[in-house]
Amino acid sequence: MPKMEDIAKRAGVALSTVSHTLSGKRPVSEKVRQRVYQAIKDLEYQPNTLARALATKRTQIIALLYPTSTQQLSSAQTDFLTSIAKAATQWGYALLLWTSLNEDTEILKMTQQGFIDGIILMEIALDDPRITLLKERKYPFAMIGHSKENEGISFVDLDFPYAVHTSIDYLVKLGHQHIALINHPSALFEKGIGYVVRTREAFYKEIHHYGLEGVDCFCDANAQSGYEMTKMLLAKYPSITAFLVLNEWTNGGVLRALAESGLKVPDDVSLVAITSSHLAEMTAPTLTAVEFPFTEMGRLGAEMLIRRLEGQEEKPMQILLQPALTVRSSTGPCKR
Amino acid sequence: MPKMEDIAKRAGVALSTVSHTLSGKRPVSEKVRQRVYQAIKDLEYQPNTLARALATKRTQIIALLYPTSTQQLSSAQTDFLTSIAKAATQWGYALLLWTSLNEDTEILKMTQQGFIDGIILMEIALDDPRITLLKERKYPFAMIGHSKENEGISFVDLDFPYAVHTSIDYLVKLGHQHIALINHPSALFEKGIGYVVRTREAFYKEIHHYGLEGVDCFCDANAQSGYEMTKMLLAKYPSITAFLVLNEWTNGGVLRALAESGLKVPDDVSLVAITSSHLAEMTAPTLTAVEFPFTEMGRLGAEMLIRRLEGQEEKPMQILLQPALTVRSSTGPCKR
DNA sequence: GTGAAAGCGCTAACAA
DNA sequence: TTGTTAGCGCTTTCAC
Repeated sequence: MPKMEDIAKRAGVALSTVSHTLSGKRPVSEKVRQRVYQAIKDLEYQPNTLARALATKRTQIIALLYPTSTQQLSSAQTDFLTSIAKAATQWGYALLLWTSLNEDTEILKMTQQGFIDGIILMEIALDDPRITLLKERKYPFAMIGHSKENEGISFVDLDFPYAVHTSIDYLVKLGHQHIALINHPSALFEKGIGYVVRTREAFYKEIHHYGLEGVDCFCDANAQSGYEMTKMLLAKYPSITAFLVLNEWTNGGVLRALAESGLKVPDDVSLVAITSSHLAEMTAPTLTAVEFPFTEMGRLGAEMLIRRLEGQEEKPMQILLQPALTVRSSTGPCKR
Repeated sequence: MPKMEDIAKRAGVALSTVSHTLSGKRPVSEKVRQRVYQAIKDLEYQPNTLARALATKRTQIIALLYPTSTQQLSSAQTDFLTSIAKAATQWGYALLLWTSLNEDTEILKMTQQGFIDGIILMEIALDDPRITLLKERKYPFAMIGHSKENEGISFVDLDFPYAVHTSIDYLVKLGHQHIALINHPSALFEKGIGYVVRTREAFYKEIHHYGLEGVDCFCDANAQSGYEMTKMLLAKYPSITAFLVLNEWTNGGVLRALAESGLKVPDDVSLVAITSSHLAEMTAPTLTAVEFPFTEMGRLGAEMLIRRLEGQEEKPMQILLQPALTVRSSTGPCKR
């Protein structure tokens, strides 16, 4: 494989001239430029990114710290992935996927090995040790999600409390008085993952605000758990007339449990989900849902980080997106 | 950030000794080893992967060439991603996600930039130009999927013809005589993506073999398209009693169209899907499905490549997985 | 068992 | 506008 030296020889110039022709970091005469590019073409030269990275200390690679806690990747996280990767590519960066069991320690290695210019964090806990670690080392990062204390950190997140508010408000207007929240697995709650905790808090806040009755439960990310939890809830609280489902992988199970219990959706029970439109339209009935712009979030997360890396952005950006409620066929007036 | 030289000084040894202590590539006395490790600890030294990579020409990074053709990543591809990333991590490799619009040319750059040890290809076409390119350069790669000509290439794939056979066979035994195949978008068929073409061929082969009637259609990856295609099929071929759905994002739409047409599943119409269990259990009724071990495939793909890179594997491995049919609630005897 | 020194392929400061 | 050269931080050959 040809190297810069080969180009220099063939073009009859110095090594550094080739380098500068390529980078444009200093003026090069038209003649020389031509000869250099000709040589590059002739030899099918490709600069060695590795060597460049060693010299510049920039790899043009960003990493996504990828949650392993979640057994099943939700469709949301998939959309993040795709859009982050695309945004990165557009900015000339590549995306490294990093899965690690004990992220807290591994994250340090990662930052020090010189391979990664910056990090995108997901599944942020209210007290996230990774944030402290990264801040201490002054390592560039951005978050999808946010913690309790976000001073000086760029993040984009969904405004879960707002989503809950919108949903409950809508259900209340339909006349519902007894609402159940189906949340993510308890493990995530115990880890203090932001959206799990915030959604739960917001739920009870709304319940109290409207003077309603409310229950919540945690639920594993599969249809079976959704089914079981719903059956359990219905047995224990027969007066429930509406469900708010945060954990999208349970949707199917919840609907099945309702059907088996002889409850028609939306005639007897209403259901609002927080999910992607794809999943909302997969079920029958289709689900009234708060639809978060996952794609936009991923893109924003990536761009925040990259802007920062490129020195374009000094002050941190903090964005909370407030998605609208899309009414489909799973909600209706409370008839009980 | 400390470098090897600092360790050497602190431990009172030569630079090369530190290197060899770390790599174990030549004997080091116990005393020296101790001193070196102590110094490493004291200084919190982390070897610079970049520098090592430049010297060894190995980065311990593999890349996944990530399909951009597909608008929506299917849950299958998500599972691939997760399991590939995990397997890579376990073997000490990191996974780079590579999205590119014109893969054919970009792929070359990638291989020559020295950043990537090997590539995993997905969404393989029967005549895939990337294969030729990679082979010419003798660049290490493995495939999830397979093309027409796979001589000397490692791959893991689902045995789609087998899956189709199993499904049709089952439907035939239930008495179904008129079956429709809902395939992926036509764009993928035109690109000659293996599973799209093979599934279609296998479908008609089985249809003829059993002397049935069959129709197929292509369908975009969303519920709405599934809905429309199903309506169209029902209008045109009222005698259809069973559907085989390859494109999993359409499931919901297909079911909705059936329900709206007054057809009960499985009493009036049966449905077999090729999908993950998560999606199969999301709908009501739950779907009888051929369930591919996506996770296993991803892992196998990664391991094939890494084994090759580590020099453990000389001859290519070629694996076709034959998944079983899981019967759920969407299939029943044909009553018409 | 250990050390010295020559790369790996590029960037960028310094000189001209 | 161009050339020379000293790094970037590690691996590895060669000599002791």
